Amino acid sequence: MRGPNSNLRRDVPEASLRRLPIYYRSLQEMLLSGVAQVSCADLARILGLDPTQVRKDIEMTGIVGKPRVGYPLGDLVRWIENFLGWNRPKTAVLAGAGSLGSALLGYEKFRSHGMLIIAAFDIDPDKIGQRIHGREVQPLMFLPDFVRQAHTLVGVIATSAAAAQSVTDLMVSAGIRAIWNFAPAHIQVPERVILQNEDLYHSLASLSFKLESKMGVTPTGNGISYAEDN
Amino acid sequence: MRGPNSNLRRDVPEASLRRLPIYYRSLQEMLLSGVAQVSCADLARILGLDPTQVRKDIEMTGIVGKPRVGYPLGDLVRWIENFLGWNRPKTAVLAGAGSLGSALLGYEKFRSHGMLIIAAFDIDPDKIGQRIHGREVQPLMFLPDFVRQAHTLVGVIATSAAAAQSVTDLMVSAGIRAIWNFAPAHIQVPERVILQNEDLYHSLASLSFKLESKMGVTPTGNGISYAEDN
DNA sequence: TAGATTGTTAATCGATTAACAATC
DNA sequence: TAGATTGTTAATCGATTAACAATC
Repeated sequence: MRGPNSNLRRDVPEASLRRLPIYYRSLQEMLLSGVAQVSCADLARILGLDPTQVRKDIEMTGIVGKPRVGYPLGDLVRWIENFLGWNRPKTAVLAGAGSLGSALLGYEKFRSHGMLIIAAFDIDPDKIGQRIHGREVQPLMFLPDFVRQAHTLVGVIATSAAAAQSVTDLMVSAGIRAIWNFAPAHIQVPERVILQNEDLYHSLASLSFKLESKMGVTPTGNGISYAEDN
Repeated sequence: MRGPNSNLRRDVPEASLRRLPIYYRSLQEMLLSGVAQVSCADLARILGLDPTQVRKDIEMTGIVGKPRVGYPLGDLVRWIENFLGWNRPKTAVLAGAGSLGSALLGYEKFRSHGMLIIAAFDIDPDKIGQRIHGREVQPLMFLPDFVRQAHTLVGVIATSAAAAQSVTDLMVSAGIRAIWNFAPAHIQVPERVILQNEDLYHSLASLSFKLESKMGVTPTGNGISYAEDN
């Protein structure tokens, strides 16, 4: 599992990072069906993607394959896991125990992908003290001490948009080095902190625009062609 | 609100579509504080983005500004809304009334962004009949008829990964033209159908990789070396 | 050996960034 | 007028796609 890729960790395209989980999932399914070897061409065919792109992405992990054969399936799965860090558990704290936060606390699979949400925080007195999927919601003001004691590096934000920036600041000052932001807000973080936005309105914009383009709605907005309402 | 952009709707970079909501939100906040005019430079400064990029994105909407002045704030907000189609309501159906599905049903703001989830479906007998945020969960088998009757074009998938593809197929055969997929699965849709994936594991991969790169963890996985970055 | 697939290098494509003229 | 900002064109950058040699 050692490889010459320790310094290849730079220059990994965002797009490749986002595609690797797709391969990973598909490969895991194959594992169950007892396949031993897999080629990029196989994967591309199954997923309906470009074979060259699949190969480029997989090369990022540093695994070396055999021409004519491909990669041993189990090895490939482990190389991807290892490359993404999914085999090295990281603790995380959650701020915001609303419906989305609760849903996130219930995602058991995060654990097998190296992400352990070990505590939840909120400011709402009604929520504090509640147990959600085995974790008791604590007052937000306890977050910094908790983070420092647990050496937690990841903060998950599922608060309202209004609270997102101040919660971010609180996390960052407590030593959090990566923010996974689910609040619909553009938050600012220092250079040293990684920010991953999960903003539904970004995709809603994309979806909405593409649908209208495809359905032939003009953006003039004066006349709408479909019944429902306008 | 009319413009020469009716045929400019092609060739809009995905990245621009994802940034416009950021501007939109910031502009709406400005509206509340009574600002009348805004320039791209202003927006860029507030959001910490590149001014040229902001201008390029805003030009996509087709609005024309005044040199030295910028754009009338209210107009700009409306041009963005109109460009994204957020001022033209679209009905949607949801499949999967688990914790995530329920959270989505509770997002009131979708409505003001043109997205109306008017019905929810599930196969779980325990969920069917439940009311979630004012909508009664119906048996999944009722979905096709509902979609046809309501002329619904958007399907939201919040099922398990295992069910995602078959639910997609059901939706597509009923006439759905855009799928907003929250299930962690790579689903296939016909050419004519728009697919917007909201896969948490895509961002988890990116977050995880970047955090480890920054903290100096080698991907060999044998020893973890972070003492507080390198 | 023959041939499919890897690994790598080159070409293309598209988005971002920079430069600059037009304009209020 | 002077100067900031728009609108537009050009240059740069990076990712995707194509081509091809190496290899099992």
